[in-house]
Amino acid sequence: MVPGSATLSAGHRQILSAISREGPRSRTELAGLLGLSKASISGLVRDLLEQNILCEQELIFGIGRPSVSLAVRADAASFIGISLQQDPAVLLLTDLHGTVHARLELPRLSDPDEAVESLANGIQSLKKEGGDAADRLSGIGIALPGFVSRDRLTCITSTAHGWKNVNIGTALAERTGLPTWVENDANALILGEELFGPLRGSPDFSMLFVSHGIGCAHIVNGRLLRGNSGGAGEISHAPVAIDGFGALPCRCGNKGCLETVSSLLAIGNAARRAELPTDIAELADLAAAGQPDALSILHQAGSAMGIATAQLIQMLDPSHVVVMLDHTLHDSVFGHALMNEAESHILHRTGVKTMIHFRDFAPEGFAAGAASLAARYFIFGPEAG
Amino acid sequence: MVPGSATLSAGHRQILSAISREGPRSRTELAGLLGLSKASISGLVRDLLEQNILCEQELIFGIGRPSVSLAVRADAASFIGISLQQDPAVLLLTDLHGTVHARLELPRLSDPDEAVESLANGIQSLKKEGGDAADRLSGIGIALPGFVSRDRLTCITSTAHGWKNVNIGTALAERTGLPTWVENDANALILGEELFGPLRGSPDFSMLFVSHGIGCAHIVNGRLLRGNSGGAGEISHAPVAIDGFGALPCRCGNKGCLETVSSLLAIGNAARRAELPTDIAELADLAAAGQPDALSILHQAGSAMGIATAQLIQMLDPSHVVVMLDHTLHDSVFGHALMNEAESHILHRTGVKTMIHFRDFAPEGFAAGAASLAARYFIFGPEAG
DNA sequence: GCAAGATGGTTTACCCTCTAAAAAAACCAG
DNA sequence: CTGGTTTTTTTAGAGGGTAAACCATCTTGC
Repeated sequence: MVPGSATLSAGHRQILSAISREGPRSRTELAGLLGLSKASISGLVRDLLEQNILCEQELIFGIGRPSVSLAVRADAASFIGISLQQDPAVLLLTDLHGTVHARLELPRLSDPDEAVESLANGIQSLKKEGGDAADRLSGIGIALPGFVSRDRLTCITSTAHGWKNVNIGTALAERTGLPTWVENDANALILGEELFGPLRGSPDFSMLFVSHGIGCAHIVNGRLLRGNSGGAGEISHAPVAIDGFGALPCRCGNKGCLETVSSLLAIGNAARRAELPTDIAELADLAAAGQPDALSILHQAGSAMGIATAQLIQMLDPSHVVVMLDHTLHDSVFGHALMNEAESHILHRTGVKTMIHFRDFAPEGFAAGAASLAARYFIFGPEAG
Repeated sequence: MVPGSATLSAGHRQILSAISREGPRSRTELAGLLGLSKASISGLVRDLLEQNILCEQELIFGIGRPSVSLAVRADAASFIGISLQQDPAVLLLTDLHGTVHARLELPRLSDPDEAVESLANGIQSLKKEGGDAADRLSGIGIALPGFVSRDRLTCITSTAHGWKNVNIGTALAERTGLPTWVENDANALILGEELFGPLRGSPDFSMLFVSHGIGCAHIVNGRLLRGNSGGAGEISHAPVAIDGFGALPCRCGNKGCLETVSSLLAIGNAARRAELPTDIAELADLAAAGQPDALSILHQAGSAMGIATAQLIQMLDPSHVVVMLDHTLHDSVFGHALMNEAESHILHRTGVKTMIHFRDFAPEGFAAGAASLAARYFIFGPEAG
């Protein structure tokens, strides 16, 4: 059997995904976990070992014969992840564990043809830089702000790029010869977290990020929540301007939307109106030093995020909400207001509590998530979520 | 093979659920639909015909040999559905198509033992009344307001009943000898809709109802959204008191929750404060006649529902939202305010629109949903979602 | 009316996957 | 070393699936 042409059966994929979720397991453990017989596991594992997808790791000594723990080989496949979430674009080369082996930044181009050309060249550089790690390059993922078609090839709309119905997936696949998946930035982020991040395997959690705009995505029943038309997760236009906030008009035509208060763009605009620096770190410093306008702007922004988070928690009951924020905002009035407002608007039940975590905002997260799209296909096959 | 002891394989259930979803189909259509060979379908269908679960319905004439459409036999099984959503409790006897064959009302008792006894006796009466339709009684479903354990047997908390950790499922199952499932009222309602209602098979929709309290549930990716701790769908405490509304204190400790404005209880309270009749029909009549306070109360209640609906639509992107309302409210200021407010807070995209439907509020819906819990088990087997 | 063509359903032979049970392997304890 | 224990492999067989040929039953065109 040719190593690259992995024709994996459903049984193989069950094992692969179980180990990739739960970490290294022995054959017998897998049998119990998957409800298959030891005989089946044995045969399936043999195939996966032959194909260099799994490896026998260490012996675990107990009472009888020691069990050998089986792990997914990191070098079984590698992937390219591209984030077009911000300018510059970030390209990563990752392995099957999600580890990054090479990194590249490129200017984010608006013209689709030029963008494809630039990305394809970037991928070539990554392959060189990655060396051995790029051996079994198996796919490309692209994360971008905007809506993506159901087949995950075409960007339907992206205001950031000015794109409408740009089939960048097929274009890049043809240019590079590698299967390519396109995904909304927030969706890519949470899918990466679900496959490789600390919350890997959690069936119900949400992620939010505060950037130029505000993004959000949900894992529900263990799967990405897309909604009827792929628009699930949109939280930017949640009505949050409650009593005491001035409701600003939004580009969507309404007033009091979340993104008119809490996005970095909105915060910058408010700072400019108050004749304060628009840089978020400087603003956070001023707030920490007690500057009243800075405090007010960030408090308002954080509170609005808190209300939206509370709405989210009430409606979806996730186990965790991860909020990706510029690190200067974590331990600031923004972060505290977010936490307080969220806490106070959640109906508490005994023994049940959604954890809200802050995490640093970094463009790498989107690129890693994009890479995980291709990894997901490698692991789960055509029926990947 | 004993007809009652249906030991159905995954293949059998695939066929059963496909027909139950999509309506009557021929063998060849099923083969295409399920991706199985005609040979497999033929064998599986034979078993189901022998067990009197399917029947050959009509010949459909085309160019070649006519196809025989296969339908699920309504009398293949029957189910009891119990709604404890309101007082009185409603009990229904339904068949496998969701058709009601007998109906009974009972006082809703607070004492768990008495409630089980009363329900068990009620089920006996239903069986007599149902006659032939009760022949293959296969299970019981119970819908109640409150939280239900993960195994769907125990009511964890229900303020309406004053219950805490009442294992009514096991109790009724032991008393009647029939498998029993317990479910939150809103969840039962939407599961019934998903299996038997007009939106049957839709993978992404939500239902809301306005009763004494406000309930909500979501179908997402074709499955019920339960959340991490079974609390998904809670919308009663969504923060909706935006500028211009007075934010009333809520029993949950916050202010401005949806249920402080839009529930029938809240509407009644507001009416009493305004020295108006608390009956919802009378209030709607007064509003229709132009009484200012009645107009204001219902407008505010409807607007708040509209905002909550908009939050829901933005976050989940459902294809439909069904709002169950007292019929006097549909074409009233309440209904219009709901629609307007929802419309105005949704970010519109071209070609994409969530349909909002009103439907009559009736306790039968909850009982039918409860019955569908047992039907779901019959059709989908132990892995029923 | 009757062959030709088209389509639906069934039968047959076979393959693949999974299972149960026995056997083999690998370790610990005395 | 021997017996006990647990993991893994081997082996024989059952179950569920398929492809392909076959049969059944209609419409259509002459």
